[in-house]
Amino acid sequence: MVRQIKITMPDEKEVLSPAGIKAGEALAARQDRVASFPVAAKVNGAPVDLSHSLDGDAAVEPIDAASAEGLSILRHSISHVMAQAVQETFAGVQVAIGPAIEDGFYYDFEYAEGFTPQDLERIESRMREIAAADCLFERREVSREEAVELFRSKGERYKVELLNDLPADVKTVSLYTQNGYIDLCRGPHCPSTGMLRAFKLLHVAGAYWRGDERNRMLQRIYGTGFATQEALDEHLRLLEEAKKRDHRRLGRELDLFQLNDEAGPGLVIFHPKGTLLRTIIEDWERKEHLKRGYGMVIGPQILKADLWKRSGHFDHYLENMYFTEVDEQSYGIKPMNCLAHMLIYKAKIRSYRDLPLRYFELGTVHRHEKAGVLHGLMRVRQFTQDDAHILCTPSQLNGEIRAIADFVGYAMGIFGFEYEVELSTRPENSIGSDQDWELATTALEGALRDSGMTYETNEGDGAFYGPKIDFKLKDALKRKWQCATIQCDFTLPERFDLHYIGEDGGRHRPVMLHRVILGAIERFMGVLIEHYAGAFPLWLSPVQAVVLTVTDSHIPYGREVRGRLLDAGIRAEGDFRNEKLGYKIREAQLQKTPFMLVIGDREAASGQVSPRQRDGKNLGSIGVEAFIDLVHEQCKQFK
RNA sequence: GCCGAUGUAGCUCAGCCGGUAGAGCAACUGAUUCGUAAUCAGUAGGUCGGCAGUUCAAUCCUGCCCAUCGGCUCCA
Repeated sequence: MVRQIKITMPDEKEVLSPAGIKAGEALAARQDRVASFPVAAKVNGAPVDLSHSLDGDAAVEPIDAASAEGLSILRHSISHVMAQAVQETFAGVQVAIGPAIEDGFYYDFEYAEGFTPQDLERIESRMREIAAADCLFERREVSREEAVELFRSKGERYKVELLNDLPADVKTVSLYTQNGYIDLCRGPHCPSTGMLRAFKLLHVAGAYWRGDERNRMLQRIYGTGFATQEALDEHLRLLEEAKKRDHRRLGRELDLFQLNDEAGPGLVIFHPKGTLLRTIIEDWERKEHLKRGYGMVIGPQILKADLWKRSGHFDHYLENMYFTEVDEQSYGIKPMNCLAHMLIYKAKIRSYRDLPLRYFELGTVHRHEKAGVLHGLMRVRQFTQDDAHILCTPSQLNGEIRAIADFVGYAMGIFGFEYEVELSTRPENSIGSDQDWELATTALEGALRDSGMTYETNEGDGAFYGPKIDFKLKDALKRKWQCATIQCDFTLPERFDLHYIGEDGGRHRPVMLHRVILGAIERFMGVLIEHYAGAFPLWLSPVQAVVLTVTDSHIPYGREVRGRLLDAGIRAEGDFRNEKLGYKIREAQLQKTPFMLVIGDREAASGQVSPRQRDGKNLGSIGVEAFIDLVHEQCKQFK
């Protein structure tokens, strides 16, 4: 008589089954409750193959292919099939690792020749054959010695290295075999290759073995996969959509900025409209900082090299800095704004009553970023930070950090971004004592806790002078960007011997916070362009309204209207060309201008305008003053 | 910096096997004077990323360099 076990189904109902039943069979017994397309199962919360045998009482639930977990399993299975296809198609390829990632998967290979886009097609068609053959993914557990022997015999030294680096207490590992192809893998996998219906290889790239640039560079193939062809098509459509929002493309189409070979890589040239957009953001920032008790300051672009030696930049930031010589003196072009701010603090004796002191600078910095990392406005070599340094007593630290976090929240709300928070701790190459790092890290953590924020911790990811809180904003396409950051620093006040006279009449060391809200204005603009797809909200839009004449006879009135708008502080243009109205509207629409003001016989006679909104909505004929009020009203909260 | 790909008119892109280049849009000129996403006609526009090399001849083949794109590493 077979032993019976109790299985708890997803709907909480319990059923009795013979021991040894497979998870997939148990779920199939209750078809009505089973997801349409399970790729794996969870047994007591742990993901397992559908072929996993149940030996004791267990709670079982399906993992649907379309769920986040299911997709990840599906993609991982696809990556195995890709590895097989690659090794069958090309001789002399060794496999490294091939995980599922956020939007797909990759597999790293050692292949001296490298893969071409044509190779991807060959690989993909072989993958389709393997998928069509509907081969089982079979799990087998072996001792790690046995696994090492297996992969050594196949010449797979990356797999051998991975096995050798497993913790000592790991005695057995699992292998998955499909279609005769064996790979080291924790699993789970979907039951068979027939489930891999919708996938596509996207591109090849180099990637360092284990992400370390001292290691050999491998060939990485990226791909993606979905439960259905429709979902894959939708994903590919979104990729196309993202391309249309690319800030580099929109920057050109909307005439905002250029990056020019002749000027140099990573150097942005702002055109009038881009400059206007930037100025609007900067004006908003100045106002918000003044409201919050910051003092505006401006430091020099170059400072003597000796000062950079004192700050530690010379020893820890040299490869990112530019230097120049003036009158036989070496000067460093500033990569950060803190130095001048230190000197401002030192300009007189400070009392505890003066603190906190908050110095704000829209500071332009130069950093020698590696050539391969430059990217539009997002990664440049000269950029302007909305930078501030706050000098305060240790007891003020918590309140200051929380106030900055509030500021960040306010700013993100204004621009409509969600964000995540990360705490980064001491890196390897750093300055300062253990005690200071401990204090600084505790201060950041404490403030995060006190403001009730949820955050993740990145060990070893801090700046060389202190730990930091990073705010990663999420744009309309759910991509994450690092903008705001708060860094806590005990070291620079020490190195510059800053002090204040305390209540006790003695000298004390202040603490410093480095922080940015939008980060680099250039990057923030790039994110904004993509977030809004170039259709900026009215208050940000470089051109808020364009006056469109129907025929030449309306030009005099058109000029008058434009003049009145300019007088009222509205950023207005006129399109008085000899073109048909439809043509001008199309052009204004492509420029994403918020309001198009149509001027024809009716408007000229009545002294009105007919605004058409960017969304196509027509507001009818209204007086010019009424339109001015409308614009002012819509921008009011940002003034 | 590393791996791979790409670079033709302002933009998007053609250009076969080596015989010095073409389209659409934009620009300019003219006609047209028009009511909510493209009026018609004409004109002009190119060191084929740069420098070498091979060749009778190079946009095309080779090498080096520059820049860009996709990644890796790094980062605001």
